[in-house]
Amino acid sequence: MSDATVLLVEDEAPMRRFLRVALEAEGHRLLEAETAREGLSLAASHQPQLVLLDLGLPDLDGLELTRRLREWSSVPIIVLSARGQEQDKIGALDAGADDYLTKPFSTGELLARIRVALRHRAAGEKPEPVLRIGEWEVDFPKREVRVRGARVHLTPIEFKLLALLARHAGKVLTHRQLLREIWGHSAAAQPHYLRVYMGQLRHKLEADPARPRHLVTESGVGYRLRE
Amino acid sequence: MSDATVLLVEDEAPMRRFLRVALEAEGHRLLEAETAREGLSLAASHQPQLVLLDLGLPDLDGLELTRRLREWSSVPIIVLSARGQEQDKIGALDAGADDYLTKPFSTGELLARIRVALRHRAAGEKPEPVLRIGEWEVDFPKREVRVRGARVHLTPIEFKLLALLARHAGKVLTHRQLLREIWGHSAAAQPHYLRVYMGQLRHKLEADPARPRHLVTESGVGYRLRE
DNA sequence: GACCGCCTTGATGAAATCTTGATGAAGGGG
DNA sequence: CCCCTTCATCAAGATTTCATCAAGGCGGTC
Repeated sequence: MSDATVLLVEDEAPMRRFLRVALEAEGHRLLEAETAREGLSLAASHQPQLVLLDLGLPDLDGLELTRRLREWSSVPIIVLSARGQEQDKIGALDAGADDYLTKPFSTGELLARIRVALRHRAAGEKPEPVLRIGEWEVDFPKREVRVRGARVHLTPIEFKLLALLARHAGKVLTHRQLLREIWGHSAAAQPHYLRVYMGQLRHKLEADPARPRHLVTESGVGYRLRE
Repeated sequence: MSDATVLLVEDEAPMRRFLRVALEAEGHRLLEAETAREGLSLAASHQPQLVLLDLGLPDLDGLELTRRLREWSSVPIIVLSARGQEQDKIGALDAGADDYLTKPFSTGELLARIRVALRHRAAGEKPEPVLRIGEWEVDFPKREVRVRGARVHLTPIEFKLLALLARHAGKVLTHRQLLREIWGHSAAAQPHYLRVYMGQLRHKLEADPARPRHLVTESGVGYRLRE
């Protein structure tokens, strides 16, 4: 599912335990640090995909940790804090944090905001409303697909699948990612769905469905839209 | 300072006026839409750098607008809503929103969160981290390898092995380390696996597989990627 | 109530990938 | 110089993953 390494910088043991349970249930690996210095060194050595940072640390200020991290890393940072004043939030966000949650927060919201942060990591694609690949034309706002000028009808799932691949054109999307985006968290272990729909997409779009030029299989990994 | 075009989707005129003042004071240009459909079409035609979205719209659900937008755009979306329930937040964030503020919110916090969102966008435009070694190009985000410009197909294990060596380019990785990372703790005593896959990698990547220039054996220790 | 499009699910054969064993070369130490 | 360890290569099964076809179910519409 997520498969991310999360660095948790938090000095209070009960809070650490609580977060560990929640994060591991979501499928993340956890690194734990009790001090800012330890956190910095763990971030450097393990290159986590996300940092969860409590502001009230014994050695260094949390803001200072944020700034130091930002000097060499763009890893997403989510700040957890008991202080909810406007100035605290603005200070943390401007220091380089990506999000700020005030304790007490709900676990569900934290996990959702973590998903947002991890999503950013994968982003970086060009936002073209109309995408042209070979002889295909995908008009996303209108939800239309044309092949050599001829309109092709796609079902909702087919379009969603094509849109996902197109938005990350060139990149491999894993089965897990595709399944989660289209069918939701639950059905992340059903690659069979994908095979059926990829087959249908190829049949409708590819000139020779048996030897696809753009909707490419990456065996054991996922699928890719090749430009 | 910021100079961003912000699309504001909000049906209530007083709120629109309030936000317009705040945003223009910060230096942003503003596009305004009163309905979701209008918002969608403005987003497609003007390609704003940020979307501020009120959830309570007359025609389409705000969540639906988010999903539609996400099909073809990665523009940051900040949701403003009077509803502060956990499920509302999670739903919006998972639909593709990047942030969620509950009314009433402070102007300062909103502007700080906008700065965060715009920062993300800027960070997303940096070129892909492509590793170049001799005549090889390894694009990890795309999961693609080229030798003298020609695409080379790697199997999952081959790619993982190359990625490991590349992440520690120049350093020797022991058999034990490599085996543990790829096959897990159990099979840490099977250097034979490595020989087979190193052979395949050399065959696919090296000009003269028998005399490897980059995938070097460190006899008795492990392997190393030489730059 | 029958039709229709769409989604789900199962079965089957094909393809890609991984594992494993056999064989011989290279290199160092006694 | 011989022996032993480590390494490289090849190739045949074993296993996993993939493609395709088709039947059945579900929900909407006429």
